[in-house]
Amino acid sequence: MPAQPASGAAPRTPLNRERVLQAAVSLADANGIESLTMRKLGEAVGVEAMSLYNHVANKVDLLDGMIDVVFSEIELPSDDDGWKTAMRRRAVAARAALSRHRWAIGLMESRTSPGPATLRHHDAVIGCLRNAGFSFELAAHAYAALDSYIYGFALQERGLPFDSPEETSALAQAMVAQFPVDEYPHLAAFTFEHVLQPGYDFGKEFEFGLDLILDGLERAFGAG
Amino acid sequence: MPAQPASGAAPRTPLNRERVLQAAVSLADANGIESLTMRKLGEAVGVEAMSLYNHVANKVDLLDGMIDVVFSEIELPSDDDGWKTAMRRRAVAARAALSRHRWAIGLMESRTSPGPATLRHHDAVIGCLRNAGFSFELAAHAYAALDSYIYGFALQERGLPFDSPEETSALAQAMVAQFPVDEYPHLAAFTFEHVLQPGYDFGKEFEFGLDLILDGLERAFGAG
DNA sequence: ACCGTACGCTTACGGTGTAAGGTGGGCCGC
DNA sequence: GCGGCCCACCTTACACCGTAAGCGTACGGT
Repeated sequence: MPAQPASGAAPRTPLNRERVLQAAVSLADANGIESLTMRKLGEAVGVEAMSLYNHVANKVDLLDGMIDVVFSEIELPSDDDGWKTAMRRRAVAARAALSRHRWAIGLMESRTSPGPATLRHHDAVIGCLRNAGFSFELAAHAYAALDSYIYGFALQERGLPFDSPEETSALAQAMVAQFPVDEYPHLAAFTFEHVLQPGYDFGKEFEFGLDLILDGLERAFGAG
Repeated sequence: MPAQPASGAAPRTPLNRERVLQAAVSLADANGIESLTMRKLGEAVGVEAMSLYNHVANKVDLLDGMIDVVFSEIELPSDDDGWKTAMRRRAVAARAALSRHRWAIGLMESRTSPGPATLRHHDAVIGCLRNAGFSFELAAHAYAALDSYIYGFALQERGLPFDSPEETSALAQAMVAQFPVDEYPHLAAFTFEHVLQPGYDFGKEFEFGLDLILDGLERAFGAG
């Protein structure tokens, strides 16, 4: 007695990889990656867990696909503006995507076997730098430096307990109250006199480091 | 019939948290974090899985403890040399530790509730910058930028399929042969003419970006 | 009309973290 | 000397995980 009782004729759109991936991304966004299981994902798309294997090879394939979805959301750099503003915009867009999908950065380990959107992204970035006149070597330096920074920042940002600066501040206060202040004097002073000060927002730090790297690259480009 | 048959009198050292953590680190180093299970860890220290719960609260507590072990291996920055060389040495040491324990960077998500070695580390870094004359704000900028870069680089490095540049190169060749070269021309050119060239080693990129950031910080410090 | 294939289902297995409760030896106060 | 407690260890059990294997049915092509 599967499907329909002869008369009804349901929508009959038979599910595909893309819908599975989108559902997985939504589920991970909402409940965290650790609670994304094949059974719950199946339930979300109205199917038993095992049926998902008609559209993904296994769970790591699913995760690979999800990462590719994230990359597909990052706007590609254009050659029209200079390399510097193109790289800056790409970095900001990448951080935004990784911040929308906090689970993504933790999945970068399975980054072996990149998807098409991921490859297209890398291709566009390298193309932008090369067209601007970067040597292969300097392009490699630049790409490694920028991506390391972006990924690392996303990693630290994800480590923050809560989303808004206010929540984080409240929780930082509770945390700092737990440990012996006199054992970590600099850390305590830093927390009280800077982090817990109104207006502090870790997210704001992103642009400082980004511009540090971009300016350094500009100098290296000019010198080379 | 537990323990000893009356006469023997075994060593009778009853296991403690530290031995559990050390064994967990060794196991993760050897076989990867995903194969570190409570049962295998128990077996490694000669105990049933459930007995481990006398020394760790649960698995995330175990993972927190393992991260603290990693931090404890990173030499603290000293105030004797200038801040720049101190920060440089710390960065190199941190990368080395994260590279020795490739599983660690993927655990930074559970970085809530830092252990004592982690706190001591943060305290020493902030202290070094403050003693050198950094304002709280610039110290925050500097710390965020450096740590983002270090963590992100470790993340990318861990993504590499194998350890030695030669192995990676061989595998990159196999990977690049799989995808349509004409769809990703810049990526293909970059791979063939730079990455697959003899002597290329992604690990070397670390120092370039690191010095970019340190030089930028020095300039910002001088200007402020 | 037929058949192959794609897509869904059910069942089952080994492995996971850990809650609950039992057992025995070492150490304390009497 | 000895009763009792505590604590490290054990066994058992449970819910949940990814997924192998196999089965039925609906649909598109010939």
